[in-house]
Amino acid sequence: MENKEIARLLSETADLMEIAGEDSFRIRSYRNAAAAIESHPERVVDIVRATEGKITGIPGVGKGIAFALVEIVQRGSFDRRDEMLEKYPASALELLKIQGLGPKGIALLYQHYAVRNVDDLEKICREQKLRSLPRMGAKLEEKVLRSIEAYRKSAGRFLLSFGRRIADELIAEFRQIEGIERVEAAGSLRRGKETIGDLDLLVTGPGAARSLDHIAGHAKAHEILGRGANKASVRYGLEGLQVDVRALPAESFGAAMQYFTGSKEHNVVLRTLAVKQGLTLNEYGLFTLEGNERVAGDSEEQIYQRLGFQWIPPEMRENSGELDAAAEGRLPALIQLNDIRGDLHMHTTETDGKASLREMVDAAAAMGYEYIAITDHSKALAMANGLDEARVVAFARKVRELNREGLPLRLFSGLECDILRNGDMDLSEDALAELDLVIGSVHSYMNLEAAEATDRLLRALDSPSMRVMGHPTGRILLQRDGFPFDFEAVSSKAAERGVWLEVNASPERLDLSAPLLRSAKRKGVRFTISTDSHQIRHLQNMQYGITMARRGWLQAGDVMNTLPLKQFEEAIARR
DNA sequence: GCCGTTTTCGGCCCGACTGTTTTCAGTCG
Repeated sequence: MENKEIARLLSETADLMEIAGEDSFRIRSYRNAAAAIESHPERVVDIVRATEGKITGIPGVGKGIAFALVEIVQRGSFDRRDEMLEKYPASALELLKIQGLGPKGIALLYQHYAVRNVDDLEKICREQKLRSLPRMGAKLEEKVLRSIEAYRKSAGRFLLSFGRRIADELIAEFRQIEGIERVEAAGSLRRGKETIGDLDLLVTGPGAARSLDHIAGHAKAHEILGRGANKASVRYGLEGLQVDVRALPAESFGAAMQYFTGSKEHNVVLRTLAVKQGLTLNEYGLFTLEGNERVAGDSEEQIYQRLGFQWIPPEMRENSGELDAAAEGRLPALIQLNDIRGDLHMHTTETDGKASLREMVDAAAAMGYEYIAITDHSKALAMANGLDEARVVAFARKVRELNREGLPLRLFSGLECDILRNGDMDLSEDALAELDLVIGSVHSYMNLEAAEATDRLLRALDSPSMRVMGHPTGRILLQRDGFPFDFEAVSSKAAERGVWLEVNASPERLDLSAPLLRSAKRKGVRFTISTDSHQIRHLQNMQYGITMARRGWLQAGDVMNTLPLKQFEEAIARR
């Protein structure tokens, strides 16, 4: 059993204990231990089997949890978990994902109406029975029904970063197999969609069929959905991501990549255009309609070229104008990861980050960046210990000193300043003026009516200090949509005021989306791509921001943190 | 349940908001 699975047993038990109304500090201990185990480099199973007692060396693991771990290793569960599962069904865990309901509400619903899962909950709400319970009313019923809808919509989808991780893991394994020449991910992962439904892996080479055996017999393949001569399909890992592996002859690799990368809409149009030219396109190649002669298929480039197009980057293949552009030879040269010279949004232990300022600086320097901005939270985010005016002024002074003393890169003093409900900045303009770079972000009152939210953002754009609007729509992928506002109006004013819109590269946000990026770009908006890192490894998320920018057709020239240091300094000094 | 120690017991993050209530519990971030 891997650490991740053990962590999951512990944290699910914590969830059930919460529903059971147990001591919150005890519950937190289980959660802490789960988090520590998940990120622990050594396998817990090995530690337990080797020398007992050493397991308490993991921070957060004391006597009690060590005992549970021994039980887990021996029999796959532990006493307290079994006890909890006698009280509440495992299906109650999904109810915690419904917004507006917490552990107390779930316990109440279980006692009164035997609500065990989301279907039961929906029924109770539709029958207007929820409102009969203490402290629950009609508004909550509506909220819960909306939330159930959102939950169902996102069910079965996964974050791009998750898909990438699984793909990398499997591709590395396949490369070890004798006789496999090429293995690549296609589908929505290759297009860089912010969430994916399944994972398509294409394999060629004389031993390609062995990849099918490998995936079908994989320890993490919990269910075989299909297994033929050329394709195997499994449910993979605890999360149940569907993985399709296709073994192909080398000569159709290009055609298969094209076909399975999609999007469906892009391919439909492409095939229609092929037919008009007397050709037919399928996953094996491009053929003449008369005589069925194969004219392309080894590579995607061949296929697009033969049909009269430039090769189209996968991120653009959404049938949203890319085919016309490619036919006319005017595809933009999309931004690439190595165009980025700095990261402009990150947090430290000063607020809710996990690494110190110096650790962030060193990690960013190791990535080859020329500059970064540290942008901790402002005081409205009290739970994050946000900075007040005095701390901001002190921070700006400290950064000036550090730069004078010498750093491996240029450090900018920044702030992710909350935009308050009325559109005011959380801190005084005097304090903000001390900083090099102020990001304005919304973290509260996300449920305003569109008109009020629009006014709020328009007003924020009047701030003389705000230079970047952070994660503009506030969306959290698979959890909540962005808050509603008039994006046209806000992006127009951002362009006019010289405020840059952030492409937040955090895999849970990826905010802005491609359509909004394209719309804003047309208005003349400039952008930044930043990771919003809360720990060092988050700095690696820049790639996802780049992917989103590419999906939004952005070029290096649209993105301010591609500028060399000197020009970037001039840009932030200018208004 | 863990941790640290002022070493065996007390502290562990908590403020704001919502919908419900009629003074506040539950949820969220």
